[in-house]
Amino acid sequence: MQLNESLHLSVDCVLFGYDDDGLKVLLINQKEDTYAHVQGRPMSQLPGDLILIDEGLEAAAERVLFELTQVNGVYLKQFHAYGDPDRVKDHKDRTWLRSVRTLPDQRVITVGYFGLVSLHDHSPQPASFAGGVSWVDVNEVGPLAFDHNSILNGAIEALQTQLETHHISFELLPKKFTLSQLQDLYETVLDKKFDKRNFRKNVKKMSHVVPLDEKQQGVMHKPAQLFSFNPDQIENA
Amino acid sequence: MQLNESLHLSVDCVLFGYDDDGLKVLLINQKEDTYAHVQGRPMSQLPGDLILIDEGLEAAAERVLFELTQVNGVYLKQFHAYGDPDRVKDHKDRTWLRSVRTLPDQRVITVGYFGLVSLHDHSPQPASFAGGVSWVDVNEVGPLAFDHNSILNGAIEALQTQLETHHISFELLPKKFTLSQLQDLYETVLDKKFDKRNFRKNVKKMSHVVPLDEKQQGVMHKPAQLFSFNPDQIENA
DNA sequence: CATACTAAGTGTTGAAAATACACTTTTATT
DNA sequence: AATAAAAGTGTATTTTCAACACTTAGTATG
Repeated sequence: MQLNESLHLSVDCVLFGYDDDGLKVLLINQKEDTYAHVQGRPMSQLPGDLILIDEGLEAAAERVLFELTQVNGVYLKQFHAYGDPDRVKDHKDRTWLRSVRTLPDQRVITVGYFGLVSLHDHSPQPASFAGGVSWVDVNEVGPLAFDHNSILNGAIEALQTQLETHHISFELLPKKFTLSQLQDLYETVLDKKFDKRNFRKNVKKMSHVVPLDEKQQGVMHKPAQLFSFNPDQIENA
Repeated sequence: MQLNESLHLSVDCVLFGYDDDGLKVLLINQKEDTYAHVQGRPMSQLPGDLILIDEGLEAAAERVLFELTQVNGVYLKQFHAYGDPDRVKDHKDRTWLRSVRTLPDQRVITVGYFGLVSLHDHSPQPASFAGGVSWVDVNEVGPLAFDHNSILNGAIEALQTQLETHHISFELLPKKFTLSQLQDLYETVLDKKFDKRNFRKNVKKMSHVVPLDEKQQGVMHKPAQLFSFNPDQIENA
């Protein structure tokens, strides 16, 4: 009976970024000289890394994100652990692994975290030490390395249920936002349409969404009332 | 920068058993000669084990459960990974670890699974190679080893949301059951009361709960109609 | 065999929440 | 002054949720 003498554990981060243009994921392109040439083009993957020996899981996720985006204080939530013994054994992934890992054949279990950032105010321009780094629309993500497509799907589901049950929308919006933006966010993430008047009725019941004495500027139509979130009113129960 | 040269990974199982007497968890009592004598009494813990080198996470959880309960085909669901670097470093746990592990100081990350069994039809009498094994009412669980109390709490929360969103109650009930039993299950797990008539109205809408041509027997009151679950109708979406 | 005990079983009403639906307003542009 | 574009607003209907109390079928007892 062989125990886990040599397992590796990593975290993979699904960083969602939102702006008026849609919901994006941060992906890394494997470097040209390392990617699977079989495919004829570089594979993309989720940002992830092996955890350090004395590092907590969430701390590892924070570190990975900071190293990639230089952004701190991102909302982060664990959603699932992926431990299929063959999850890093696929042929397409071996080339890349051999080029970056000292022990490329090692089994790797990974814990998935999803993170949320607003691309309105600041767009975290990722440190690209790992090759290209880019924001890709969630609906236009191609095949990813390893089992990262299913990790991404898991993250999307987790985000959806989280958005419906907890007040996390402010993580994806600018500090000041319009109700149309809020509605758009819900429609994009949950992939369904809402009635404008009913949506606004519901928002009025949310004590943590507060109107500001300020209106939208520079738009060539009726300027919208701006709102913000009152942090005191956000119970993350 | 030190990587995870020597991490251990385990699964811990929170096996819930239900009967008319309440909701129970399967706990293991550490053997007399290994427990923390400081406390003056043996500690209990959740059944868990290091995963094997080529074993999937869910397979590991199944194996642990089978070894302990001889029960196969248990409903199992992953709910959270616990990776605090100090989660097995507490003084009270060291004595026990030193007595059972070859590398007692190793950091252990664990993935939590919860499982469901009905204690009505059969009561899985656990193989007790690990010392005493017992079903403990969830409301009467004392201090457990490691961070197992928080793992247990995590499992209870996961079970609650799962019961509200998915049709899993049949995992905890006998094949034939009364509506009172079903209601009791919901009340026990969710820890709140339901109105009998409203509850039955809702059940009538569930197409997977079907009445049988059979009544309760040997009770000294009006015998209840028996129901069962129609597996075809259970969408685990 | 009548009575008592016990849990099963059953409907209605009012309140609240969810849905469907269309026109007016404010600003910038030409 | 006219137009374009999205903001903003109310009501009626349907559906869901919540509260509430008596009758029924069987077993046990005298």
